[in-house]
Amino acid sequence: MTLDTPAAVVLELMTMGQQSAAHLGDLLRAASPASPHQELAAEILRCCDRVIDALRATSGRKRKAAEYQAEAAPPAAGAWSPPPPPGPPPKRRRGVLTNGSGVGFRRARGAEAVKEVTSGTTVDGFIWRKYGQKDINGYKHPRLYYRCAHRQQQGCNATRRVQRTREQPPAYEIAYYGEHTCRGATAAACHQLGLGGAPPPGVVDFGSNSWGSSADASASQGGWSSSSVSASASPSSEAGFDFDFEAQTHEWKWHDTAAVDTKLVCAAPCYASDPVTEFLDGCLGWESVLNDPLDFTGLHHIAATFQ
DNA sequence: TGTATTTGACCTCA
DNA sequence: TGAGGTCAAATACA
Repeated sequence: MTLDTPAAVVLELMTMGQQSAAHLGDLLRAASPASPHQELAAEILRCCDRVIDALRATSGRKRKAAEYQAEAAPPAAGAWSPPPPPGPPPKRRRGVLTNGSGVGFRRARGAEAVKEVTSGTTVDGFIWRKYGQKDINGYKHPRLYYRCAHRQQQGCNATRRVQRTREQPPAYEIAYYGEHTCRGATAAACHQLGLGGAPPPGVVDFGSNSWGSSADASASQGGWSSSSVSASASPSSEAGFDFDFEAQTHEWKWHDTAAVDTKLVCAAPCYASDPVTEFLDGCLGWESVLNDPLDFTGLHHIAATFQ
């Protein structure tokens, strides 16, 4: 396996971690045969095993269309390129849209909207389904169009428009159209107001700010600020897990964005100044994982294995 | 195989 | 007429 994908990099690092954990177990055994810390090392080893298994299981997945498109991009000047494979037939539309024809609802441009600006996240407690994306003049990032996921079952007509600003740290202009008439509206509203008594998100704390420094480095590539880098397993529906890095606290926070209950994925003591920690410190080259911080496909699969 | 997402095409409005 | 908004076929994934 090559290291040209994030999953491959994670697999490589987890293998290193597995070896390191085994080594740690040996050290602990040698230092103190009856040490309860051995169980901790064994637990780390088990976690690594599960992650590696999960990653290997994902290696046979189909590739995204975007990856095919990337490959189909014109090669560098002078480079030979094979004849293009037969592409898919051009897309065609079945019906013709007219306003008020019943085919679809089209809101008037500049219609009444509740606008809100959030920093670093677009999560608002509702479950949204993405139905469109558009490049907008004057904006570096495309505008995303969402409608309530309960539109079909409950006829909820709420929609929202998400536009990432050019600000650093990243902020999102979110315009809401229509009101939620679905049953989840009340609970979500409470969630928004912090009234639901939701527990704090689980924390993935690697005890090192190497994530942060790497996020900084990668931010320039992907346009993300170091203050908050987020990748969702289901970024459009937002009914999944967010994996957020908070530069202020140097923590990666992994939380279920759809359900109120959150689960602790993994937590480890950090910044301890004992030989074990010193051993662990520097064993894992996590920096390279963040060469592409926005593609955590493999990591999210790993998360699923811990549920 | 069903469901969600992506993305090019098409429609409306300013 | 172009920009913005939406549709729906193609595609990805569980």
